[in-house]
Amino acid sequence: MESSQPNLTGSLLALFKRLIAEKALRPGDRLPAERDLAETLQVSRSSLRQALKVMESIGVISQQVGSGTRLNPAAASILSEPLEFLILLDGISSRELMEARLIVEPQLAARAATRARPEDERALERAIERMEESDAAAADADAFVTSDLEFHRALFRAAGNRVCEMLFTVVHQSLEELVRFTSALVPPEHTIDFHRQILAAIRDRDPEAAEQRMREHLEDVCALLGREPATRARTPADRWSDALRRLNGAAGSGLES
Amino acid sequence: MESSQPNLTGSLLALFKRLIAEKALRPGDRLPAERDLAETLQVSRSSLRQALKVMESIGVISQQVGSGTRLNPAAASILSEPLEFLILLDGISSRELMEARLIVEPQLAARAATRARPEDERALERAIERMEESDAAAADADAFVTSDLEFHRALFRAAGNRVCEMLFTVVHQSLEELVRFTSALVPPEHTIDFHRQILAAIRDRDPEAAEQRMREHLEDVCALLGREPATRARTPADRWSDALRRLNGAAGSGLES
DNA sequence: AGCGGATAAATGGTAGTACCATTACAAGAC
DNA sequence: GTCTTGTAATGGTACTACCATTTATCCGCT
Repeated sequence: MESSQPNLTGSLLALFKRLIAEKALRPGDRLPAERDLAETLQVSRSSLRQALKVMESIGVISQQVGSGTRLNPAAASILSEPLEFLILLDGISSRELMEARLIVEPQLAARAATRARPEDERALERAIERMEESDAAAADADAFVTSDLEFHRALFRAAGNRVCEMLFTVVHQSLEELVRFTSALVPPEHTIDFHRQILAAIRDRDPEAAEQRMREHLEDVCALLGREPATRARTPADRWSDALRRLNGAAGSGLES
Repeated sequence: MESSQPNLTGSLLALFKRLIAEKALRPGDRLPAERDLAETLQVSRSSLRQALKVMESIGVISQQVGSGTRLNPAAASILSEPLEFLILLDGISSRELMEARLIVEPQLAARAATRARPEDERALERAIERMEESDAAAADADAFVTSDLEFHRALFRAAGNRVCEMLFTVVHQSLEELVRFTSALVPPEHTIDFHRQILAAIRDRDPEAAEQRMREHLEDVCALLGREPATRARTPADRWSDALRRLNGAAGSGLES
């Protein structure tokens, strides 16, 4: 769809994709310096940089001054920037994101119960233990949330489908702020208990139970969400001229924050 | 995570995201000319263009020489470019993508059976009719595949969760080539029959039946896939120096195709 | 008045240069 | 050996110039 465009930047992106697909570029590889690469490809450095910036912004490559440019290993974070734009443009609420989890994660739990390997069960166990620790420490609510999400992600891995794993890891990232908020409203033991039940069902190789426990777990959170106001509620605000004037006046807050 | 970066491009992206979130920028809006905008924001046109190119490449904006730059309405295609990179980097097979559908779409079918509005049912009906037409026409295998996917997307909408709708519309895009391939192996009536059964279950408000029919439908396709060789099997190929030498020699095929 | 074509302006696209800040690396001092 | 320091490499930003396309304007003709 974008391979036959007259856009030089688009062509460069297509080229890089081809190099990646053909394994001529592999994760960890260092790309030639921008100046060299531009000369090799017979394009200006400006155009090349535009293409590189695209890949950097979505996380395909990492650029570091003085060091160079490297191809990153695949990571779900590649999708997070675009998904953020999409969520903003569409005005999607946290509730709807939570609903998506409610649709998919019970299925993934069932699948995990069918095919979890011993290492997956260990990872789930570790996530629960870490959650208990950070609960005991009490002070570290941050670590609690982190290990909460870690449990769910470990379950994604256990389900054995990288596509769902990636897609919903991104959803989790977009929800992290929210989870941090709601987890303050639920007794930690409650959450830990749910996780334990889910893990038990997986160990018992009982897909139906795992699915059901996960559904209850998420519905629990969803219920909380129903009572809370939507998160995204900023100033409706103005349009270009106003926005830009404001940013110009307080240029610092616009670009330096 | 990327809001406090010293990268000017990153800061600009964050700025645009804020403007979108605050509705200072809305779909359809025309942005100021690059030169003006650069001056207003007190950044060079090069840096601004890098940020704009990022947004254009993922489909947030559209740029047209002579005309200007406009903000696009939200579209699932925003995720397709990044997802392609991710699939390439991770070496994800069509089979795994199909599995993801198998995990999610039955659930969405069940959900659709619960909450489909009359207009949703009409859309599903239309998709089926279009499929029957293009089957009768026989010649147009392309239209058949298109309306096949259209049915599934209409079902996403009927399920009423835009997050799943977007995510899996993208998965469909990545699979379109494959679907085109497999649909040649299955009797068209078979596919149409499955779709009809699914729609019937939705009309009956029978989530379990809808879920089950959809699962059978996708397992049907998955089974085919198991016997076929993986799609992505190009030349393992070389590394940078080689790849670039080749591209340099045949610069045309590298950048102009 | 209305239509058509030529002209000018606006706009994104590309190329090129210059300079800066940071990092990496190697040569030299201790 | 270790530390310091200087140099080169690298990405980051800014600025200019020019091109191709599109849009808008104006002029002349009918």
